[in-house]
Amino acid sequence: MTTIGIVDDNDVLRQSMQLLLENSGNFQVVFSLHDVRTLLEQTEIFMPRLLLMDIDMPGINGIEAVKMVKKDYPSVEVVMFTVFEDDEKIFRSVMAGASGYLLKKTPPAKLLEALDDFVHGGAPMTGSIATRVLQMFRKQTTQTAESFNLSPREQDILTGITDGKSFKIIAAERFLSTETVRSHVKNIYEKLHVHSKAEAVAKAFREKLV
Amino acid sequence: MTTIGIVDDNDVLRQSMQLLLENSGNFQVVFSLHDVRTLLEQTEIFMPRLLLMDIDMPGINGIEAVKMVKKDYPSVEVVMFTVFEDDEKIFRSVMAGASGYLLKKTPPAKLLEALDDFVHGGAPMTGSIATRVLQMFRKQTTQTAESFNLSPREQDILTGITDGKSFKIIAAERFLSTETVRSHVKNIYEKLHVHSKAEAVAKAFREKLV
DNA sequence: ACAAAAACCCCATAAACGGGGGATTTTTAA
DNA sequence: TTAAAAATCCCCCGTTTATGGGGTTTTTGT
Repeated sequence: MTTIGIVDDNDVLRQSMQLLLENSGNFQVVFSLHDVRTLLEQTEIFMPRLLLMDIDMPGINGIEAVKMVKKDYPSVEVVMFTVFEDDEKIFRSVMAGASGYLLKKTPPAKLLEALDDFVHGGAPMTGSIATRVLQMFRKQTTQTAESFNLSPREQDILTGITDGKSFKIIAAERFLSTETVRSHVKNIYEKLHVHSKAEAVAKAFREKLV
Repeated sequence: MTTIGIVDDNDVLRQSMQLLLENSGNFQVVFSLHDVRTLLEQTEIFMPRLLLMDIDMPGINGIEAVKMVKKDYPSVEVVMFTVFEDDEKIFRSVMAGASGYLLKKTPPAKLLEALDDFVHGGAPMTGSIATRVLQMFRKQTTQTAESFNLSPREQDILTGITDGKSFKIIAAERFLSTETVRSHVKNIYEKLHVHSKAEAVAKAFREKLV
């Protein structure tokens, strides 16, 4: 009998998940939370073997929650349970210490099977997630020159931004008007799909643009 | 019906694998080789969707073989099928371009299931392999800096900043006043020796704080 | 030759940020 | 037990960004 805690702000889904797990006969749901606020206390008290964690939640998100839990209770295994299927979320979840990643769209039978897999020493994840992990894994070690087709000038200005410089400074260094820099920045933001310097810097690093 | 080629120097095992696959009704074994010598020719002729590849073989080993095949026929998916469970082999297989990794000790039913998984877009691998991949994946990006002694809250808020969130959003997510967040941010800036969000994000990434 | 892309410049407004002061309460560790 | 660190909250003020719009002049590729 594997003890398990569930954290998900979707009450309906959380409860049906609980039923599914309990009726399987292999799991005992020791707590079922709507948000992360009391997670650490509950974990302290019940010490579940496994945590089923949603990602998108009010307050602290699931990825942050994983970090918190793994820091204090490294023996508790966390499996992400989410609708998100994008590399970014998967990557960060794994980095945060998640032991598995399951999609909410997965049929119940497959979910139970995956969690049983976990109990027997495996990492629960669907085939599509495993594929992405492999791809990212490859990308990590090789190089990722994902092209956002930034022009040389834009690339140059982006570097200025990642160096923490203000538009004014960037402009002065290049003998440009700050307005020109602002125009370039607007274009950079569009190409990177971001809306602030901080986001641009983050994206630049994550995509290894700088 | 998925076409598949098998390469394995263990004749008995290779033939029983062939039987297993063909009797499942989902696979058609288009060739079955004892070694890598004629692999490229056979691949050229039959263009199997999938290759089941042993690692330890006389002559060219399985990992080298993967590289060769993927170089000339990148659309052919290769699944390693081996007794080895060590990180080194898994790592090198993935790097060579393998799409999956199955252990010979896996029960036949599970093998078929995993390969069916592959046909439906997943990466065939057992739970234990997935676990190792995750671990290696994590190791790739080993963080080595805790030297700025950010408090947990500060670390948490810094993550919010690297996610491109405004102070207002960060505060709301954590049920805090924006003023509190601003205070924390001031302290973060002091500890990191920076003076803006963009700089903080850059430093966080460069020092692998996030 | 000509269209498209890149690079350049300007204005106005609202929101967000950075830096400067404070303060109290709770937690942690010596 | 007590001092330090962390976490919480507040005000002011000037600067910087973000966003919306509007342009002109080089390059560059076909």
